[in-house]
Amino acid sequence: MDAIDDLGFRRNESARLLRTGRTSALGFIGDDLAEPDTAALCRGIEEVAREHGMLLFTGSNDSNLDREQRLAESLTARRVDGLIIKPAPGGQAYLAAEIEAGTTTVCVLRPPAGIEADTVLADERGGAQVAVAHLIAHGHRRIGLVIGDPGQYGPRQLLQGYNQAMAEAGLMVDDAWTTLTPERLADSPVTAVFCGSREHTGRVLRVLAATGQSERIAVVGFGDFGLADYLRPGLTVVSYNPAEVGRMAAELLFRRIDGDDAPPARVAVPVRLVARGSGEIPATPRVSAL
Amino acid sequence: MDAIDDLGFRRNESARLLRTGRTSALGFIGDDLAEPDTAALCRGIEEVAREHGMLLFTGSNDSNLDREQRLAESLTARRVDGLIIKPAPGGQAYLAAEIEAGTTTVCVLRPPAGIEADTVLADERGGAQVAVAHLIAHGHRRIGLVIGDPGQYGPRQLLQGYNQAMAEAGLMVDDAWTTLTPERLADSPVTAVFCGSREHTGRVLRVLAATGQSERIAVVGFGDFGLADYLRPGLTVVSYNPAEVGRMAAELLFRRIDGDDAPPARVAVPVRLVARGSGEIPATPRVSAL
DNA sequence: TTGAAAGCGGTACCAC
DNA sequence: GTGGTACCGCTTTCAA
Repeated sequence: MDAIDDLGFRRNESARLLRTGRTSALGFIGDDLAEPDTAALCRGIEEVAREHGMLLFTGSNDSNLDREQRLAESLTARRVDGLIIKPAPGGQAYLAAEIEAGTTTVCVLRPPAGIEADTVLADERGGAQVAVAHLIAHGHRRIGLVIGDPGQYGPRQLLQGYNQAMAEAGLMVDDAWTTLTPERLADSPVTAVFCGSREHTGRVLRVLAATGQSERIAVVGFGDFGLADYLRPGLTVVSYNPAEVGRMAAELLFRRIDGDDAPPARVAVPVRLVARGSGEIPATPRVSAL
Repeated sequence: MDAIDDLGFRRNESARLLRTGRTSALGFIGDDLAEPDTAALCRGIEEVAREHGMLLFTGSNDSNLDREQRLAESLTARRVDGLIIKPAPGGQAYLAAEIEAGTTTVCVLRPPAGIEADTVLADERGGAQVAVAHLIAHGHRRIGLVIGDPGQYGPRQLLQGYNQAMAEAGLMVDDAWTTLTPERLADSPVTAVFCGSREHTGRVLRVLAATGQSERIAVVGFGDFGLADYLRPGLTVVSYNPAEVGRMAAELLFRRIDGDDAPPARVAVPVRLVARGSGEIPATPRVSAL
């Protein structure tokens, strides 16, 4: 020990790990680490990783499959003990080779395409269903849906949840309602809107404000905002806990590393509705008592 | 080549790097990766790291010095080529040994205590000064300051900027104004408030809304919000670009790695004011024309 | 060009 | 316990 700090010796962990055959490191690839949900998810992973004495590599794929693949290959080339990926659209066929080569992999928030892998998702379908049922309960019959490209996984789930809620209430659906955009909102007969992402919510809110309809058209958004309770009216949202997704994914990953070889699992983190006003605007405006 | 994919050979990058003496990896330690600014900062670092073909380890210290030290030691033990740290309060004496041992280190957003190191900061003092001057230009004389513990670096900078702006305008400052809290706002004679962090801004906005003073008391916040333009009134902020801080820190780091041995630098990323309404409320309410 | 051997900084196993 | 040796998977040097 005296010699150690006489010489200022520091064990080279990289060399040690090479010999022991592990790396004590995990890799996380999200689409954009600067995004709040991705960041929180990363934090969840980090927590579990720390509990297991592991460090975490992080990277962003910018929803670009090429970049994702390059990142994943860099990480597997370093022999990370596990990989958590939010798959970019387009298919993760390349991952088959990595998994085959021995890298335990868990996907988050979007199921991988073209391969089988453990996946932890947010219950988007359930969220949309709850949101739309909530609007129906407040008297709405013509409900708009502002989501992205319905060819993508997320929007498809949201649409399914929407359809389910409408069907359960015995309501007809007009195609124009489910392909609504913020720009066409003003000309639409809908009395309520469900927005499938923070970005869409923001755009819808701005349009409503600009046209003075904030108090007339009910809005529920998917994904929470920092000051959502301070808006007038307060923004009603359905949201999930991204850190929870990260924790679950990491825990699942460690179970696999420890030898669990059950067939690939797909679990969904529940979504909850937070009513703050915008989603409780009734369908038939009452005459104000004032 | 045929043999390579016959056998499914994949070069072990960790072994390669051990031999070549580098790790082609950077480490970033923030206080909480789930925080939007920290996440964006991380993204900036990641971008520059990728340009240099490096991977990025990330970790959160939760503003806890012990945790920071453990993380930093894990990273240096792996011989990361560089370290970027947002120092936790309390003093980075431990870092001296790491730097001595050869880990190039750059600090961000808060200067390290007890050691010399390159540091990239946001111009908080300049931001506070601009914000307060802006409020003064709109006729305010009694301006409140809601910041955190003035013993910390950030709040101290903000207070200095505040004092500078007030002094330049020849205004007196009441101690009660500079130690304002959201709770005491209602009983305070101030006609405008500058908030030193997103958290403080949120608390002040909620108090103003609850007491119906949102249209009466001018507010400028430090740090932007997603829907700040949608609030009523729109939230005026001063904000910096955290990704820019990350990029600058990483570029500085690489310059050091490449052998630049100028004395430790301290650079500040500029802050800009975004006027959206809340900061332009005049000191003497005009009688509405309507 | 091709092949053999030493070494990066450690760990693991062996006999003493 | 202590010392010696092989080895993790690769790069680098040097000889053939």
